Amino acid sequence: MKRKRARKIATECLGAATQRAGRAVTAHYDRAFADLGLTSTQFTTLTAVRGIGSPSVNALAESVRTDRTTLTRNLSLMVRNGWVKKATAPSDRRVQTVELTDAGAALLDLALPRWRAAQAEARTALGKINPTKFRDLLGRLERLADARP
Amino acid sequence: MKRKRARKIATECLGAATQRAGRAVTAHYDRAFADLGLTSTQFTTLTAVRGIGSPSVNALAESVRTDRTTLTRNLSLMVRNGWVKKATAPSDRRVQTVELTDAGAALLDLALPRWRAAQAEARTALGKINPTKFRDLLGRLERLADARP
DNA sequence: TGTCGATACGTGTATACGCACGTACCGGAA
DNA sequence: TTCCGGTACGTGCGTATACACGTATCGACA
Repeated sequence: MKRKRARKIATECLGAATQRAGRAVTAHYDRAFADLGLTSTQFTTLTAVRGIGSPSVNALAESVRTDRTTLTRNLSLMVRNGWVKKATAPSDRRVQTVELTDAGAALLDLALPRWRAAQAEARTALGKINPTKFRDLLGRLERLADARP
Repeated sequence: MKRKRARKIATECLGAATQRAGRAVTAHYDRAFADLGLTSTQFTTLTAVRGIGSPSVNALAESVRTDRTTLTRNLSLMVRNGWVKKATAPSDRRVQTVELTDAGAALLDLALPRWRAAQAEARTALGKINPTKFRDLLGRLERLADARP
């Protein structure tokens, strides 16, 4: 029966399940940062900028594993908000370095406790599985995009 | 040291990890359907429509667990492509029922083998963990969005 | 029968995402 | 020095996502 099979696919599809979880988790972290005017994507980007320290756009994109052009647009909002600034690298004028502003660093410090709380809730929701193990599973799926035509 | 901690957050954050995996998995399934002019989201929606059978917009949105307004816009593309059509329910003129067209059903049949192949690859990527168990973990995260203010 | 809260849906606006394409710049070879 | 392939980045376009708000309709109650 076709209908039965279709319903089975809906619950079985690893892609759909991962996306649904992704949307829910995004909303969860977004709520944690909402009153700071910060999104989870922006938080991730800020931590990457601070972690690397004035990366190029390409290096930052690779770090957060998004398309370079997506990052460009996300950064433009963050520049507009005064959290980061771009500068042309003196050694190679093709390169734009991304730097955290004081306001960005302050915001990140405000956001960190919220992140810890949201992260703790997510860990609790996962139950007794080791979070590291779970991230390993996600990492396996992530590599589906790598070695492909 | 702040930089060290920031780098730790980037790898540790369950939200970021889930989103990265979601993007990669989406790309994986999208590739499988690409030459049909179909996206993974649209495939999921089509299977839900067939599984339920002429659902209302609200029922369909709940089934695929996206915001109702998001579904409205996604459906408009699928209506434009001739895969589904909307009709006002006779019993309640507020309700729009979503119906699969013949073209939509035919497309879905073409897409099914591609889905099975992509699904098999995803399962392989996961390694030896039980896919049902993995989906259960994703479901736990999904419920983070539920019982909240 | 008219009113009014509740329900079902669409639209305006904004972020997030990525492919295709174009531009500026770099460095080595002719 | 000029040319040319490669590199770093931005923009145009289209899809996906969701909140705030508005509109049409329904059903129950005065």
